[in-house]
Amino acid sequence: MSENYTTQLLADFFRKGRSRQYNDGDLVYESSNPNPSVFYLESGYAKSYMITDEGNINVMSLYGPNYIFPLIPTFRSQLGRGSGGYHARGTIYYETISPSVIYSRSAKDLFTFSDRNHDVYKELSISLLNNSEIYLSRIGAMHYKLARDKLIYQLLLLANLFPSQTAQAKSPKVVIDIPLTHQDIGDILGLARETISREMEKLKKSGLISSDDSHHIVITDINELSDLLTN
Amino acid sequence: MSENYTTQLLADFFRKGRSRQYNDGDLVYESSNPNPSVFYLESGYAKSYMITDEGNINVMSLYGPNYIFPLIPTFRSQLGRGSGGYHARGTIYYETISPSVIYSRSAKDLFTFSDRNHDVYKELSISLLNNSEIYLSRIGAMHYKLARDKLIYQLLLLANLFPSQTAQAKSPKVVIDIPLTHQDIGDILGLARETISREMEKLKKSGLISSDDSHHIVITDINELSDLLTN
DNA sequence: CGCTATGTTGATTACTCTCAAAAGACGTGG
DNA sequence: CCACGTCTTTTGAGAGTAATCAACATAGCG
Repeated sequence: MSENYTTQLLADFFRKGRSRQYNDGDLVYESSNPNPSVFYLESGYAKSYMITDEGNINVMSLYGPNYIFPLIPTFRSQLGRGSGGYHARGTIYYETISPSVIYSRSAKDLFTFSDRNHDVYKELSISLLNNSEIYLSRIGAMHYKLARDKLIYQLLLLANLFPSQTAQAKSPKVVIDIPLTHQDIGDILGLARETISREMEKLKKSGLISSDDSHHIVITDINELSDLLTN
Repeated sequence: MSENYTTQLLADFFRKGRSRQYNDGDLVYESSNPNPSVFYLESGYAKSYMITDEGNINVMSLYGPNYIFPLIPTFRSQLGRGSGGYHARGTIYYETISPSVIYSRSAKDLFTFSDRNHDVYKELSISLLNNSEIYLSRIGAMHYKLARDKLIYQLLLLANLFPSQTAQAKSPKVVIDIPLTHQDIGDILGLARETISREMEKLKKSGLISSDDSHHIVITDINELSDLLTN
């Protein structure tokens, strides 16, 4: 875990583009924008979400340092029409959830760049592959019946994707670096905010998780937490 | 919808490989196999699934004609280590759900082939992209609270992905070609078999769906069904 | 120093799961 | 052609869990 994407060419490409500093909660992009752009998250965290017809928020993906977004619409516009699997209605919003530095380029520039260098294409595929794996992971949460298990599964996933850099290797203690509210976690798992609050409280009382001074979720022993799922 | 993947080179590559006829319910491959292979579904339908620690079945993906599987492990082995997002424990099984004709090649042959021809690489990316969109679609089901809405959402997805070829264009009536049992649908959505049975019965009584003579789900009016979700 | 976002807690409601039993569909072999 | 076993679907009743509604506490921010 915490391996970097091997996407150096892409990073260099984006760093030649426009950079902007964002605050927590800023809107970076929305899919209804007529000028398709691509973004590179230099530092910080972001989320993408849709608003459902009932007014609920459906968090689709999370992004951390070195992530590129949006990937699927960008690929789709370059590679042509697809299988029709993507049943999206409405706008997708991309929003920071911490102070962030983000580079942006036009989608067109990215295509021109990757046409000139096939290795860029490979790096884009790696990003897409990572994206796919994250989606597939999230589907796993669906198959747990109890809110408790869905939450534990999600915490393990977050510990895998966004561990704090300060953690020592092989330590069973993991600090989750991405700052998520109970509302966010509920919007990821399709559970109510109050349910997240209650289940987190139970996990805290069991000593499985805690909070550090800056509101990060701390997993006391990742193996112990993982064992809860397998039993 | 029902557009073909633009993956002609891959189709030709696989058709030079070994072909086999499978019956309904045959195991095609399992991820614990030490000789990584790749499969091309010439005709028929298949599913991939894991068995959870509680003994539940977690259906991960569905495959129809012209689909290639497994994609993520294949890409991963070619592109290198990833982001750690894929939280898979245990074996993934690939199993037919109808009589099928499937071509197979070794993963190694596929890599050699795609190294010689960069357009193959592009076709693989298209397949991976389609895969991603299907996963993303499935995450959408998670955010509906009621079993009824999850089921309707899934039916709309299936109608989009696997419509019967005999349907006329622009007709609101859609026949879902992939043969799924109530158990399968439950395993996709994380719902109990009995729940699927009950909710399907209600939809039938409302006249929204029916069955044809060969056990295919028939959506009477796809717009009407879709409207049920948006209200 | 208020305002808004976030987190906590309790009571009630409503839904799905589970368990159970049985009927229907289908293919196989006698 | 019928008997049989297996798989699938149907239906009912009871138990348990999460959603909702509501009220309040707390924190962060301008």
